[in-house]
Amino acid sequence: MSYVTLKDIAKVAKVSYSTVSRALSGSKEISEATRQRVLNICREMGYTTDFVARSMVTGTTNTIGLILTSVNNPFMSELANYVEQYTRAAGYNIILCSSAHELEQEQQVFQLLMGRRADGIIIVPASQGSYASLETFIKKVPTVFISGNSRDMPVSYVSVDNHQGIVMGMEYLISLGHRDILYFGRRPGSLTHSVRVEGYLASCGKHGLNAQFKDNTNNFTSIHNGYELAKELFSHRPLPFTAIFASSDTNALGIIKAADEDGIRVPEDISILGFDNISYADLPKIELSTIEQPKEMMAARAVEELVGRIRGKKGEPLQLILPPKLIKRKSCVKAVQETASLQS
Amino acid sequence: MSYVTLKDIAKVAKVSYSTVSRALSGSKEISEATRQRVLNICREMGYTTDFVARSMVTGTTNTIGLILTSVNNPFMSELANYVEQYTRAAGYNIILCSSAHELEQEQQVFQLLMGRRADGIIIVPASQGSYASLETFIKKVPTVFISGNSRDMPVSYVSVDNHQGIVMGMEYLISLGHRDILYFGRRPGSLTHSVRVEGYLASCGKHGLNAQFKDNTNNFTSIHNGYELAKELFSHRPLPFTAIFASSDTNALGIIKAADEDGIRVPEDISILGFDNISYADLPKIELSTIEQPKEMMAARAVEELVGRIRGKKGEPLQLILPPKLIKRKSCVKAVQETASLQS
DNA sequence: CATGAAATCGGAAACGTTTGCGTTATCTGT
DNA sequence: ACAGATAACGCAAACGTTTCCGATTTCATG
Repeated sequence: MSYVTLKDIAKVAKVSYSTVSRALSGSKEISEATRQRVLNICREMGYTTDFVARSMVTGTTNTIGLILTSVNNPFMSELANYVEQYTRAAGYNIILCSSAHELEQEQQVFQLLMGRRADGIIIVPASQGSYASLETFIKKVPTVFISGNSRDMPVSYVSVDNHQGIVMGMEYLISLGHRDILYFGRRPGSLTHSVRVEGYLASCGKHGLNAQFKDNTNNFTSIHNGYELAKELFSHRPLPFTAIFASSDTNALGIIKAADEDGIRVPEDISILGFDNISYADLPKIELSTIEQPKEMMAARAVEELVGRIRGKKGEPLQLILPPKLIKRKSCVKAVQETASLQS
Repeated sequence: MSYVTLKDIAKVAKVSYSTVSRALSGSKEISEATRQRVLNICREMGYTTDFVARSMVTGTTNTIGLILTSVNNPFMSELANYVEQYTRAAGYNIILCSSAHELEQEQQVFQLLMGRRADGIIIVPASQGSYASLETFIKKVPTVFISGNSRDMPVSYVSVDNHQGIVMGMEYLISLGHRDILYFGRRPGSLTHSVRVEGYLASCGKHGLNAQFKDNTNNFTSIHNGYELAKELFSHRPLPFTAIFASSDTNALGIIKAADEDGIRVPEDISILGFDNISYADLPKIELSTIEQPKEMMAARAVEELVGRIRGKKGEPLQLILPPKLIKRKSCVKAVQETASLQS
C-alpha cells in the first residue's frame, strides 16, 4: 500500500540513497554501470519520486494555482482549458479553485494556495475589491491577473481591451442604424464591467444617444439570470430600444430564450450583440454576433509572464491589453426604423 | 519574499516551535494564555501553515487528482464543477489533469498524481483499455471511476446506466413512429459507447429494426466532429432514416448545424435525440431532446466513495449504476412516414 | 613510481512540520 | 506537608528527498 522510497531501493542495490538520487536525476557524478543497475531496480520495484519530499528541499512545487470566479461557465472553462494546456507544456500542474464571485472565498483559496506553496497564481478576480483585499498576499507569491485590468494595480495582468470592445460593438450597431441601444447586465461590483460601461457611455455621448441600462444585481453571470432579467425587460411594451448589447454571451443566450418565449424575433425585432465569443455563440440557429476575447492568447501570455516571474524575471509588471475582435454572425441586422424610413 | 516558519515565530514568542505547532493545531496540551499570545504573533507576522511540510509527516496531502478526458467539453466541465464543489466541502483540493483521450497520457498523469501523493483519484477513463493499463497503479492509491463501467473491473465506479438510457431513448423514438433510426457517433475504443451500442442493437432486435451506424473514428467528441460526420451523412440522399440517436449532445449540436446548412429541418424532416443533457441542450431554438446523465449525483457519490476509501473504508468496491432520464424537448416529433400514412 | 586530477560514491545536513516522550512546575487529596 | 497526579512545555526523531562536502579509488602524466 505504501510507496517505495529511495532508501528501499538503496538497500536492495547496496548503494547509498544519495547515489540512487543521482541515478534518477541524471547527474554526471555516477558511473553508467551503476546508473543502469539502479534504474532497473527502480523499475522493478515501481518507484515513483515523492514530489512532496522533493518540494521540501527544492522549495518549489511545480504547481500553479488557478482561481476562477466559477468553473461552470463556458468562458471560464474555455480559459481553464487553455491555461491547463500552457502550464502543462511549461512543466506545471494546476490546482483549480473557485472564488464563487465572493471576495471572502477568494481570500481563503488564495491563502490556501499559498499554504500549498504554489509557485505562482493565476486569478480571474472576483470583483473590484480583489486587488486591495489580496495586496499583502500578492507580495509573497508571483501572481498574474486575467481579465481584470485597472490602471492603478501594480501587478501583472492580461486582459482584453474592454473599452475598445464595447466601442467597437457600438460602432457596429450604430452603423446598422440603431440609435436606441440598451446595455444589458451592468454589474456594479465588477471591474471589467465598469470599464465596459465607460465605453458604452462614451459611445452614447459621441453619437448623441441616450443611455439605457438593465442592471444585474447578482454577482455572477449565467444564461438563467440573463433569461430572468430579459423577462422583466420584455414585460414593458413597447420596447424602447432596437438593439441590446449584452455584457456577456451567456446573458445574450438567456435574452434570446426569453425573446423566443415572448414572441420577440431575433434579429428581426431586436438585434442582440454579445461579448466573449464563447464556443456556443457559434451554435446553429443561435449564430450570435459578439465581441471576441482572445482567450487562448490571454492564457498563453498570462502563463508566460507567470512562469517568467517564477523563474526570477524582474522589472515592471506586464500590463497587457489585447485587442478584441468583432464577430459578425446573424443576431444583428439593420434597425427596423431605418429600414422603414428608407422605404417611405 | 520567503514564508515565515514556525521557528520564526517561536523565536519571537520565546517558546519552542512544538509549542507553536500545538497552539495552531488546537491541542489541549497548552495553556490558553500562551495560545492566544502565540496566535497573535502568527497573525501579525502573517504565518501560513506549510502544507508541504505537514504532508511530509502526516502522509496525507488533502489533495484529490481529477483526470478528465478533456476539459473543454461541457459534459466534462459540468462534471468537474460538481466534483470541485463536493471535494472542497469534504476538505480536499483537486489537481486537474487531462488525458486528452490518450491511454499513454492517462498513464503519465496518473503516475504524476501518485508522485504528488494525491490521497485519491477520480478518473473518467480514456478508453476501454484504461483499467488494464492502470491496474498496478490503482492498487497503490484509492481510485474511483466515473462514467466507465464494466462488470469485470474490481474497482469502484459510478456511472449512468448507458444500456437503459439507450433503450429508453429508442422506445421513445419508436413510440413516435420511427423505424429507421441511425446511431450516430459510435466510437470503437470507448467503454461507454460499446455498452450503448449493445442497447441500441438490443432495441433494434426487439422491434425488428435494422441497425444503422455512423462511426466516429476520432477518439474524442465535439460539436465540430459531429458537424463533419453529419455533413458526410447528409451528402447521400435520400436519407435512409427518419431519426438520429446521437451518442452525445455535443455531436447532436453538430448534426443540427450541418442539417441547418443542408436544408434539412429539425425536427420536421428528421428527429434528433441526444445523450448527456448538457446545459446547452436547453438553449433557445435548440431545445434538444436527450437522455440525461445525473452529473451532480455521479460527482457526489464518487466523491463520497473516494473519501470513504481514503479514510480507510474496507469492503467491496462501490459499483453504482444510476438511472438515466428522458428529457423531452422539441427535437423529436412523430415520424413523417407515419404521419403520411395516417393522412392517406 | 610518485603526484595530482578526475571519477565515483558515501555521509550528513537541510527543508518545516507533527508527535511521542521526558521534564518541570502546579495542583489535588489526605 | 507530602505523595501522586496532572498540566504545560521543551527535546528530538521522523517524513523522503536534494546537494554540498569529503573520502576513496582510478587513471594519466611526469
